[in-house]
Amino acid sequence: MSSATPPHPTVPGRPCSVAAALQLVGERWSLLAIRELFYGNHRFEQLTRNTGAPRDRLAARLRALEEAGVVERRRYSERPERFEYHLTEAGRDLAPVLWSLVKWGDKWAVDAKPVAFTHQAADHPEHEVDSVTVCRTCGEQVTSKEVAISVLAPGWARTGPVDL
Amino acid sequence: MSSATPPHPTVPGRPCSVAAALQLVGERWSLLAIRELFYGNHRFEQLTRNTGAPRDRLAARLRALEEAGVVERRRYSERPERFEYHLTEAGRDLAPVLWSLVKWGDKWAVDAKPVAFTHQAADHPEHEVDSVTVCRTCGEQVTSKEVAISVLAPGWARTGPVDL
DNA sequence: GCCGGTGAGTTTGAAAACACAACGCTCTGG
DNA sequence: CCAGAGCGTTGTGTTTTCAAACTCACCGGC
Repeated sequence: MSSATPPHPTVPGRPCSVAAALQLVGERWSLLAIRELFYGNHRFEQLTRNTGAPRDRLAARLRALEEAGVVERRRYSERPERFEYHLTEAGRDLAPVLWSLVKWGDKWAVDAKPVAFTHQAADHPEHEVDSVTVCRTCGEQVTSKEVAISVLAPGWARTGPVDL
Repeated sequence: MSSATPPHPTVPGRPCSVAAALQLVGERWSLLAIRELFYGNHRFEQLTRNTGAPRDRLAARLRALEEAGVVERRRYSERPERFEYHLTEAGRDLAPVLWSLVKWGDKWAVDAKPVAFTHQAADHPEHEVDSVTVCRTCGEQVTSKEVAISVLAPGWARTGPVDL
């Protein structure tokens, strides 16, 4: 993977990709900054205005995200030094996380949908994006009842730590 | 929509379902507690052990999640009063968020996958779940290039606030 | 040359959130 | 009667977070 990828920090509790992911992008303001980058807003000023984050917090988050390899800083002015922020491949891979949060938020966290997304591709008619998470293999939405969990990390089971 | 749903708090910055969703489930430990509930661990002791959260933080989060209508408390013992925590419909609807975080974390935040999920349904052979977020209408994975954003909230455009 | 304005942060001091350990309370098993 | 499990709560410091002010460097008029 990219050369920027740092050693992964250990997480408290159960070894888990969710915990590891949240360690990198789960702090307050991080995902909102990433949202703005997806929207095509790359300047610090826009990020503060549109997320509402305090400037110092945003600066700290952007540095952490850069270190995590999620965001890339590009200089667009030499003097004074000015940077824009862009998503790396890892950052762009967060799209499904945002899609699912939008979907959930639309249903459970807001009264009226504040933003809509239109899918416009050459080969089919325009339509609103209605995102859904499915299993690629069988093409179906997966309900938790049909899923068996295999804990691969040693010392842990579904219910918690096991004595070795 | 459940009767428990409280009035939605306003978010800083752009009106946005992502921000609204994170307001409810974005605090530290919340999603990890929800993960454990998906795993079928419902007791306070398990939640602390498996998430690594401090007991007081976990207690605070569970109360906030209950208030947000994501988690439900069930008494399983009268004396002493003891509760288990279960997901509501809103909570179960967070599955796609967790799937996408697992997927991203597996790829970008851990060295080796700590947990695997096997899909076992009556009508087809067992296989590992490989989650992917698609558009329900056209069935395709949606890349941000093909998506147009329509900001419905008054006073806001894609690039930020507009003067009225 | 001076004046206000913009962009990108950094600094500051008070307020909130956090972590950790210890405690209390109630039952259960020996 | 004592030990222990289970579930939080409380008390005590330590970190984060916040909002506002400040810095630094340029730009564009006039």
